[in-house]
Amino acid sequence: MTGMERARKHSSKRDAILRVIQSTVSHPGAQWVYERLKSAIPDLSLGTVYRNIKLFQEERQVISVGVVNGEERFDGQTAPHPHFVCSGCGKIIDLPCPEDEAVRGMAAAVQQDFVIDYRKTVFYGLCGECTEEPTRLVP
Amino acid sequence: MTGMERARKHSSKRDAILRVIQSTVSHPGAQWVYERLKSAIPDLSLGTVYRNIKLFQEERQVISVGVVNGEERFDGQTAPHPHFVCSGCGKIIDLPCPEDEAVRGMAAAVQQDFVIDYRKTVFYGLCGECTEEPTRLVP
DNA sequence: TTTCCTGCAAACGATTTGCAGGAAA
DNA sequence: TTTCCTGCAAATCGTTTGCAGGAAA
Repeated sequence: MTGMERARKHSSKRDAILRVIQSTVSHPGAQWVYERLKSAIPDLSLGTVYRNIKLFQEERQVISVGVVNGEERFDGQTAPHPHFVCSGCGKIIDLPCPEDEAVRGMAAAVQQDFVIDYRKTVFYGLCGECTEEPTRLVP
Repeated sequence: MTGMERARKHSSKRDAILRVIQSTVSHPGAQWVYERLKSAIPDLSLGTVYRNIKLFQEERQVISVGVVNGEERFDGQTAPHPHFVCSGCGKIIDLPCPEDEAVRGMAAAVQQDFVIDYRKTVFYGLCGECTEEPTRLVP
């Protein structure tokens, strides 16, 4: 058994946080979500953002794309799909190509040995802008 | 141009650190490498481990598998291959299935839009031991 | 010599957490 | 009421960094 989950009460801040994450394609970190909301919710605290994101992850309403430059980045679209991370600017982009047969097949193979509940495919490289102008060292 | 790389001098500690990472399948973190070496190299410091791992990553002698429980984990086998991460115990396992056509095909597609220099496929779930005895909450 | 490497310890920065007051059930 | 939620600020903890001495070239 998984144990007794604590009852969940309604919270408008929680709703707002989830809404922000779900309504952007920027794959934000906690700080970004906080800054995005603090003008509308002046008494919001960063700790609350962290606490709620953790809840969303447990409920699989939000997934982690990974840690980029030391900061964990999230995605409100939880269906498995590949991501591209730009090593130059840290941008994260949803890849147009569907997470195909291939990876699903792989998942099937792996499931013979392990219980899988989540998978991730991430490509790293430079985005269009950073290819032209890599990381701008000297202004 | 990428700029002038600084000359690299020989260092027995650096060699030892790389050797440890390359000769284990545990996908260790910096701390593990440090503890593994400190009996043989009593004056080794954790900072040196971090500094050298960063060098190895730049030279692609070591890659990052990702952050598990807040700690970055590394792999001395740099050819792209999928990993399994156990959410129960944090163990990382190389998956037997070759990183197949599928993902390579996906990479090819992505390369039309981006410069890719690295890719990652990770499955999350519970390993055999943790399936039977999940995370042992109460001893 | 000059340049790189390292121990040490302080600094950093993202995330977590204890506490006390407030809101939801 | 009771339980959950949150602001606040302190605490954590993995990782980075400045400095001075030592090793490699």
